[in-house]
Amino acid sequence: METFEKVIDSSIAYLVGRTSRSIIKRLTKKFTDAGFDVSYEQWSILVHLYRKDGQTQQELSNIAVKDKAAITRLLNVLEKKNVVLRIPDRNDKRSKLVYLTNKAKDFKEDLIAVVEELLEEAEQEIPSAEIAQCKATLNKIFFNFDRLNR
Amino acid sequence: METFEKVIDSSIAYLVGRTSRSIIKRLTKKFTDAGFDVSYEQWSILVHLYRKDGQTQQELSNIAVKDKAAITRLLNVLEKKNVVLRIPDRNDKRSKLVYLTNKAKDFKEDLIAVVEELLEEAEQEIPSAEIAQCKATLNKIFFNFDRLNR
DNA sequence: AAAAATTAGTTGCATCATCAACGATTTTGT
DNA sequence: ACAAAATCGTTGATGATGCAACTAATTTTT
Repeated sequence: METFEKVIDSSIAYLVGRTSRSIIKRLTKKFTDAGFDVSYEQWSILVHLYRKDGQTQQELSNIAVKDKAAITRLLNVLEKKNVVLRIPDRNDKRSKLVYLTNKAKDFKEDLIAVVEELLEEAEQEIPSAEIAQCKATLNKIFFNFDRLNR
Repeated sequence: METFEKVIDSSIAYLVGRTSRSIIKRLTKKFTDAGFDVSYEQWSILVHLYRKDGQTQQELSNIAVKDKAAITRLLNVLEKKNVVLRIPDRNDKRSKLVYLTNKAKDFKEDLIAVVEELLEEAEQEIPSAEIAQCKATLNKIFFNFDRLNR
């Protein structure tokens, strides 16, 4: 295979990157069209809170695979929008627990519906076994780097 | 499957996103360690110029799947570093043709070597047929969104 | 129990992304 | 041929990222 094909077009890094950007672009558009003032990044925090309310910022940082500084700033935005609140942890004064507001809970179902729609769009015309295989491989790649990225 | 598993952990969007971030993080580190003052984003432009020198910014925008404003700014940086130059197109005064400098050509091989190393790291312990399958699926997903993102 | 190391969150700095608006040029439609 | 539409690149506004340095609090060592 010619060098550039190897490093670009058919490189796993290139394909993962551009697929990721196209997903973000599409989700951004879907949220906007549906009238939600929520960015992809904000969603990536919210979803973890929908699953489990009252996590620390550190926990959110780990699970969302983002820098804790990024979490601080995303939460500033979400707090300003009255979507979350930060409550100091009584047991560990260094920590803050992040909770969803009622406002956030109100649009939970609708937000999730949009994301489910997105996933259907992603998987159009692709057999579900193939999607499952792809997910498994992506996981392996992630853990290959996760190991090296320490 | 429980809702949150569907929309998070095992969602193709989540997996693609976090794999993409881990790749960028790793490549950034490898470039730094190897002593290159080149970011992942700058590389994502450079590689297309290595393949074909003298493209317009619009062409770079399409092929790199980035906004043209982003291209303008990345090129500003690369130009300041004496890695590329912009030459007005004589046939179309709206366009500029982007060329690599000798400096850029000098470290071409070494830069590519680092990326090839990264690709090997990504594919560790994964049969090449599996990687090939994953790439094919990612392409399908990308084109599903590419069609919708217009 | 005191000193040292670690942890949680914030902030400054530098980089990058998208969108929309704009000026200059080129292409298209009539 | 000329007005209208499209295209190319730049800029301003706004939002997000990672790293490193810092403060305050907690845990570990000795």
